[in-house]
Amino acid sequence: MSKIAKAANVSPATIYVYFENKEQLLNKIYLFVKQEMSAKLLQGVKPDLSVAEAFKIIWNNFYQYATTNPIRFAFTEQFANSPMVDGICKDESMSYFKPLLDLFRRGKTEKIFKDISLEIFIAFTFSPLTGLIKEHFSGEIILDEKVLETTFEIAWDAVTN
Amino acid sequence: MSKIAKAANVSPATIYVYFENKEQLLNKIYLFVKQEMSAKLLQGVKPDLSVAEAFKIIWNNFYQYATTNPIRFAFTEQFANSPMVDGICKDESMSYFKPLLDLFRRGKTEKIFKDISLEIFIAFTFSPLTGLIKEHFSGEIILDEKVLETTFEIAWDAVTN
DNA sequence: TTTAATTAAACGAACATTCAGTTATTAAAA
DNA sequence: TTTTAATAACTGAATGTTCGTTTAATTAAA
Repeated sequence: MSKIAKAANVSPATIYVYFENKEQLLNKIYLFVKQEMSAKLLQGVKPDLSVAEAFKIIWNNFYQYATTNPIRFAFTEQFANSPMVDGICKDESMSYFKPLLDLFRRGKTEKIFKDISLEIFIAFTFSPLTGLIKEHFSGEIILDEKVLETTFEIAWDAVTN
Repeated sequence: MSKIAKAANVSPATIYVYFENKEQLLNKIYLFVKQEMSAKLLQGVKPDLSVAEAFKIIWNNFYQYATTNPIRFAFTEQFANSPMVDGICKDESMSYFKPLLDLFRRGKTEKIFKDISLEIFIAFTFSPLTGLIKEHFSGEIILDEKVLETTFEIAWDAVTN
């Protein structure tokens, strides 16, 4: 808290005017980053795009956000895996990604996507990418254009008919 | 530390006879769980099995381990996403899964698996399952036999020719 | 003057770690 | 077998620090 206060150029006490405690503060930060991320994901996605086009843009935007904001990305990953996230916070962060859910639904009615749940859809599209990005950050692999393209194709094939 | 000591029915000081500090202790625990997990993964895998048979067993063993050892599973996930894991520890934990790497190589030479890296292979087989298990634990979804079977089929199709 | 915003300083609790001392184990000597 | 000496294993208690949080007072704004 004292470190955060110092970085924000305020007294530790000031933080407690705006946040109940550390846990609430971190949950708010988590929500902020998630909201920011969800906004970036939709950048360049226009309603007249096909499902395939829109999805590819979102998928690449995700990669872009993670690599240009490594600290925020690392924070969400670590915090989401911690016992500090409360259920309400998780629900709200999910709501930010409603446009993605809409696209997924549209893709299903257009018989493009398989008849699977949103969770399985994400498990084969964003989870693999997330894992590879983490390994990229820790230096275990190099995530270049070519690998990224291969990964996208496999993900696309995995969730489409 | 005092809590760990109490749970182990020893004095906090005793821990420091066997471990340099908390960080080293946690890294050792991480390695222990990873080793235990890798052993369970191979249960029932005999050399004369086909690649498909062996892989399915390993994949299901992973699910089995995670669901029967939720705390250990959660620990590895949280610790791997923390800044506490040192690189050497990560390398060593990887070495435990050499048999899986061998199977993957065999599958590639038999032209069963796609010509992709181990990392991408894992990204489309174990990463999706890991994500779904986490959501299952947090009550967001129900991971029943049917969902598991669907997930396996998509994973298999994603990494095979 | 009243209200709102900010803060320095201090609080107790929790924490990882250490140290001086005790107990248990082993092995050799009587 | 018993006694003794030496070593190893263990520990209660304390240490210094860090941490999240609060209070009482100060400053700024309206």
